Amino acid sequence: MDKRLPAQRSVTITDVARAAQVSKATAARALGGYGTVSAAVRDRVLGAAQRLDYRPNALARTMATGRSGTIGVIVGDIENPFFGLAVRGISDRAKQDGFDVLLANSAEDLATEQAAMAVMLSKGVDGLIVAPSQKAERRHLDEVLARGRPLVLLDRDVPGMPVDVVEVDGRSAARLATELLTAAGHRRLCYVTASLAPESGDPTDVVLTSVGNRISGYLEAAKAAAVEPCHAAICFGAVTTQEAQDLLVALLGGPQRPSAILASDSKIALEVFRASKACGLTIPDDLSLVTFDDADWTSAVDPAVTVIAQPTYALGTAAAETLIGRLNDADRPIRRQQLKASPICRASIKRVGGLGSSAVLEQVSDHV
Amino acid sequence: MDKRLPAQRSVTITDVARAAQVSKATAARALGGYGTVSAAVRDRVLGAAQRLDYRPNALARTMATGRSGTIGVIVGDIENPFFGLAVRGISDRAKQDGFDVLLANSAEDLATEQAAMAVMLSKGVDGLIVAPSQKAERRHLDEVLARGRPLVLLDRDVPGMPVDVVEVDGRSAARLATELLTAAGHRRLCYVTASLAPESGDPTDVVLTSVGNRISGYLEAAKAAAVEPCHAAICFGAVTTQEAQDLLVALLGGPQRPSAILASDSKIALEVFRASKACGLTIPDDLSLVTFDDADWTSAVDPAVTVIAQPTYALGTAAAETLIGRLNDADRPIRRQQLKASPICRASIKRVGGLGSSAVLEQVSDHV
DNA sequence: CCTGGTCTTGAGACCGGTTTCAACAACTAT
DNA sequence: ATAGTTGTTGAAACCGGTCTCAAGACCAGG
Repeated sequence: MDKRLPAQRSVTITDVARAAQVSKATAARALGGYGTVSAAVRDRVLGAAQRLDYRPNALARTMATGRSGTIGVIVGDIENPFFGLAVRGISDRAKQDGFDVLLANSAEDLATEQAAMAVMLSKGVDGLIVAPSQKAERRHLDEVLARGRPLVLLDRDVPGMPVDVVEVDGRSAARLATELLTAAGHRRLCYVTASLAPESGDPTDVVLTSVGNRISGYLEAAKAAAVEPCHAAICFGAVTTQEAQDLLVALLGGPQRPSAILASDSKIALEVFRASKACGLTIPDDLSLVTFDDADWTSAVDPAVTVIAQPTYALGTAAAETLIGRLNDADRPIRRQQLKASPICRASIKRVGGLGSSAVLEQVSDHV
Repeated sequence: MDKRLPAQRSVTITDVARAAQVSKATAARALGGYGTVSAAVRDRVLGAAQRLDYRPNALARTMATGRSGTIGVIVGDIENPFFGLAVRGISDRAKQDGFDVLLANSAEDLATEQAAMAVMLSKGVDGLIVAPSQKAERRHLDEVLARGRPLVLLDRDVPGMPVDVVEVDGRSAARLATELLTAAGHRRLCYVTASLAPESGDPTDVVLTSVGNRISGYLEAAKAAAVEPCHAAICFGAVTTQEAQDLLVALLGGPQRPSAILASDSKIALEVFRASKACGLTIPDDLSLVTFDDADWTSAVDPAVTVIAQPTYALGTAAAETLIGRLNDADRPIRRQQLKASPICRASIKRVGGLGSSAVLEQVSDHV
């Protein structure tokens, strides 16, 4: 015996048609608001629908029309407030145009991302917004396009893909962040990221373009400020909380410890906070800190953290808007949007050394 | 001219059948692994499917079978790490049984919740996991049941509803938290929540049972510790960050300021941190703090915050498991699961007054 | 009164799967 | 040789909508 609840047959358009004594086609026209229906018949159909509490079956509609009114979204980590906020931006904007959102988590894993994508395609999403887990593998993304579904890349680019991209100008953002530090006199810096060290040896060649861009900006600014290359360090591999912690404790406990850290995201900044406490260091007296993302806690802690705020919510709305635009016009030219990040100076950077040029500081404040 | 990309017809089972020179029915049997198919034919069909890169259309399957392999999840705020983690628990558990997850945000708004629910039903979810935005209105929830779709309530109950519930034992949790405070000698407490003050006047009658339970536990424990009723205050309405801030500044700046605060969630605890800084108060010297939810920042800040950790991820997995169980057996008895929260003592509580009974502390440490 | 156009409506195909049912083949038991 | 299984297959209905096409009603113009 099957113990499953028999999903009772709900009211269909055929039921409504019968109740209103018209054909299925006419009922569909009246309810769908297309074609022509006489006022009398329309009222009869609408009345019957109301009376029977008719709810159209979205699946059947999708099967017939090929459009589902659903946008698929795949991000690396829903728990991450960055993506949380971006997803809300997407949802809010999508809702404006009557789209629903189907959300999946790739856990920053390629196979999971591919599987999620397959599921979404098979569920008939009209288009996809994806924050790809890495830039190298693009076959599954190409396939989305091949199936005629538009795709928008969120926060991370896949070089060479002919698709719309909505990202943050991470290079300028990192340059800005670095200048904040060098202008305060710091000459021993370290950029800390969860990304793994690229095999190619080129630090900007990490799997995420967002991180790569930031590293570019960081190195550029360090060079421009004549920071010795060996003192513009990069610390890769702070993947899990524990790994980040171990890594940071080693870094901060070591003999060559940096005087300032650039955290690639707010999760890492939090670990910097934790690690500096563990090492008996005080921020900003012993260690200066800047991070990307204006996470809620950064302004509440002591000292409040100087951050490069990313337009996260706007990133989401822009991505949704771009996708919807392309849904309505497949021929529009491809757009690569780079939103600007903005620094929020708080109290986690300390001026060190004797004479820091204030030129850069002015330049920064100009920018704000 | 329609500028929309013509979603190219993908490979259907009919194409595969034709390529393998069998009927649609046989192809379906071979691909679906049901019925009987001769080995030779099966190989031919599978080969053709492989060659054509056939992907079954989940929508069509759902239409035919009535089951979608999808679980709908509606929470109040995806951005909130609490729900973020719970959703991951749900996703992970659901994936184990081959279910996908459709996620929606109610923004703690009833109308949005109802709309999301309608969308999900019309998209054919097999069942729903919902954190209802309030306990009073249950018509839309009843309707889910009436449509034969199982429903599991997450974190929040709707009294009187005949459904499975997975929640935290908030009453004991709050009792524990309060005891931590009273045992340290605190006699002027304040519970701060985002919920609005109930119209009935009964403080436990807030719209969220989760909060109501906590308040019950708080009042119980305060009474048991002989805290004067007027000093077991409750501060409602810290809805937005700004409102929370204003409210807390008024509370902490006032003449009757409490010596200890119980924050209803980690967002509020963060505002307590911020507000105490604004008021020039030091935690824990001037103000003790306990909060629910072991948010990541609580252990990194200074002082680290004593929290009542909720089994958030487990809440998610339990909810998914419960739903899947009921999907397989509609007749199983209704279960109301109450997971236990556990205190994590850190450094945000200071012992005050002369003689705090240590009996309760022992009791607490027994519990840990 | 006949012709042509517009309005309104119903029959039926279609989307892409699943599933029932009957037909037929091969094989076993009588 | 005949009846009864069992195994394999295809035709067609079905899920619940949309949409094309043709037919009938009705009207105005010639």
